[in-house]
Amino acid sequence: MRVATWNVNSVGARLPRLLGWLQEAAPDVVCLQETKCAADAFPAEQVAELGYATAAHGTSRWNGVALLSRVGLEDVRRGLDDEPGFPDPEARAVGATCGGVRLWSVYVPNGREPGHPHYAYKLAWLEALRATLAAELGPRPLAVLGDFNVAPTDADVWDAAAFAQSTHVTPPEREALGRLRALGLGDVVPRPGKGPHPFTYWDYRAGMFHKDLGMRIDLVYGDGAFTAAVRDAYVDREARKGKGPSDHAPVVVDLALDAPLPDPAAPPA
DNA sequence: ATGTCACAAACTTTGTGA
Repeated sequence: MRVATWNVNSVGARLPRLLGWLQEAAPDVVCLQETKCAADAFPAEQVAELGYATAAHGTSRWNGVALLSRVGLEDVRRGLDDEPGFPDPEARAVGATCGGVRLWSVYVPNGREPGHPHYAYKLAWLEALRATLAAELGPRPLAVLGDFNVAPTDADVWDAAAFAQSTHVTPPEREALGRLRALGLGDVVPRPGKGPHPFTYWDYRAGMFHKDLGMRIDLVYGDGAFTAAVRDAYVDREARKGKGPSDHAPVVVDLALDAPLPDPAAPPA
């Protein structure tokens, strides 16, 4: 099974590229963020022509998430348990069971700057995510994928010194990711598309993509059953190129859910 | 150059958010 996550920065503006990418990459499930699209305005018919069912959660202007699946889409949930708002809850999380795997597509609040009310909202939102996922852990493999707006380590930004006094790298944000890992979730780090860094986001401005001055903020956190099934993970840097791209690249994960897990105690064949 | 986008309101430009 192939699972992907992509912040498309408006599904309306990106629809031709999204449809082309679905055909080219052929994922079984895609987690989308920043769809900027009301649920009833989502281009579900167009993706259905490619075989995907849609679970969308959104409003017209900001935020918005969706799950597209061609391997089933069951037990859909929109929003988190006790989800905080700014001031009202926003469309930042949708979960569903696809092909026997419990998946969440999330768009974590940006935070704007440390000390800003939006930063406190970001931390509260991450705690609500933790609590929601904790209650769902169980026999099914589970993963949460999306734009976390947090770089897990200094190696996940082009220049750690450039981020002094900035969000995305502060200890409280990273500790919030640590509390997700403390649930037993592992960070599925993708292969880079080019160069040494598996960056997933590059600012539109100042030729940042061309200079590979990016960040790894689009993350895949999976439980033990999910991470044990991972056979490959990569950043699709090609999707960031050319005319009219999103500022994020997709992260693609290949799973072998049906294959027997390697037995570490087995002697070499 | 705080350099690019996308969206929507109230217009052909500006505010907001990233």
